Amino acid sequence: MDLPGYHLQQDQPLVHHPGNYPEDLINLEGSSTSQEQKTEAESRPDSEDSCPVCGDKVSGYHYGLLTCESCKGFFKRSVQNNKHYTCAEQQRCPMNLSQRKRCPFCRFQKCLAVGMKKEAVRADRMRGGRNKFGPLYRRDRQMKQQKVYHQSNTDPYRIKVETGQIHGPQALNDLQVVTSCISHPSPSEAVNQPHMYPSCMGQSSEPMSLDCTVNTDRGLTPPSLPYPGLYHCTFPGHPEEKLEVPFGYSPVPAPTQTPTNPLSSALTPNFLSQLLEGEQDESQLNAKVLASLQREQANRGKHDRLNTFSIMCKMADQTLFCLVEWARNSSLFKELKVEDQMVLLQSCWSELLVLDHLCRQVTYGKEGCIYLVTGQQIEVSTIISQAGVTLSSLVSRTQDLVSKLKALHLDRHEFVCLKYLVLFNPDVKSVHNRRQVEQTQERVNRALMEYTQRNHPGHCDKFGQLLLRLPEVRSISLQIEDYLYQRHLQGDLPCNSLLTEMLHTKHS
DNA sequence: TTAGCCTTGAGT
DNA sequence: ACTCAAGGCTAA
Repeated sequence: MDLPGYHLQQDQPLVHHPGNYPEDLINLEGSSTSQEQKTEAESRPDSEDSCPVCGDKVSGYHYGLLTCESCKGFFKRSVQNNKHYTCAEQQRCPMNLSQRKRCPFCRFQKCLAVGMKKEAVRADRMRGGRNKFGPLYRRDRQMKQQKVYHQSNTDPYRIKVETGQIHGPQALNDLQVVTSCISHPSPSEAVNQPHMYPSCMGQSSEPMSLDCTVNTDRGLTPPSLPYPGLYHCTFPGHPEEKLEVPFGYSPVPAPTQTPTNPLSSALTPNFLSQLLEGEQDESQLNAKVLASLQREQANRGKHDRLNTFSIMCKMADQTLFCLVEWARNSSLFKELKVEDQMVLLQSCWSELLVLDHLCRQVTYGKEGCIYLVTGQQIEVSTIISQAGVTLSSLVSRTQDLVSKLKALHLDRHEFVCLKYLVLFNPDVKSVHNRRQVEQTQERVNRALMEYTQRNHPGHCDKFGQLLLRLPEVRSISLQIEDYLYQRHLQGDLPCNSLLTEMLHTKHS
């Protein structure tokens, strides 16, 4: 079974086994049988009907958006009585049905983060009637209806995916599936759950395409990397293999790669295809990251398993590693002095991560789900209901951006151009050869403009619309850096990672 | 304090 | 007359 397909081709619901997961992120039982889970899953309201604050059943529009009755009441009381709560923890308490009462501070922050509006609470306490948000609710309803209509009419395959997979038992516990999927299966589990462990995963025979030699202590250290600071960290890989296949030079085309438009190929075909050449094949990336995480879990003791947040960090870390490799292998980037390469990467790494994530969602992500770099999916509502305030707002902002990019029909050519535009940023301080960076950026910019004009003549300003998304990418990436740095200071980030290295460089 | 249910009343 | 988001009430 090929990895990216293994999620999409399931006719049978996936069965998960209780994995190792932290109480603070996932508050779901792991001991129920698959039959019990099926019943729970079927009775569970889908993401459209769950409160964005706590995940409870939505009772209608309240103060700006669809929420449950209890969060409506809580928000009303808080605003009416001008409550000022304090958090006894780190202001990132999990927010779900069972824990929403624990921390009113975080609950109220979450209410605001998801978009509940204080101004919808009436100062005069007048009952009944309608307020100025009426049209907003109507628009929102229309949009939701259109979405349903569009999905059921244009994408029958999606229905199959949703009924067979997303709304199956997996929907009960997406994050748990992610963690348990990564946990090394016992032989009996592997036999009982063939869908969870595709034959291509977790096998040492799977060739890894990494330009690295193996460190004996559970990691890889790239031997010939030019930036000692940047590459000092280890990349988890095969413990006892020597891997010499470089990746990035001869990529296999991605399964959903857009066919080259003959119109565009007349214009800047060589340049754009040259840029596209360095793109990593998604299914290879999925397999590589998942296998690596499984190895990492397997190498750990039973009580030393990575928690969900650490797993996410590891995913980001490996993606980042691949992005750095991507840049290093790019012929345009190679033209720069090593010093300039370093400062550019140190400046834009988080933006590249965000762009990479966005492209993955636009290309593979299903409505309401986040497609991970491992090829696994998580329902957005699950994350929102279980994450703290900052993380929830980050997810929301990012999903909004995904929607905008989907509406623009961002394709791989345009995506790779955006990556180059972000990478070749002449405004980065301490760039030596600013002119060279500027010229490359202008060249990519021109290529993107010509490409969008050629391929989307009906879309009068796709080029401008794409560029207008970059400030939001930047803003999200800065928020992510801040968030990660805070968690790093609290000791939550796995150590010896490229991620922490990058965070340190920026904060030093 | 919470949260489920009730009452109200402008907009449709 | 009906709808549905406001605020109110009250048992737990």
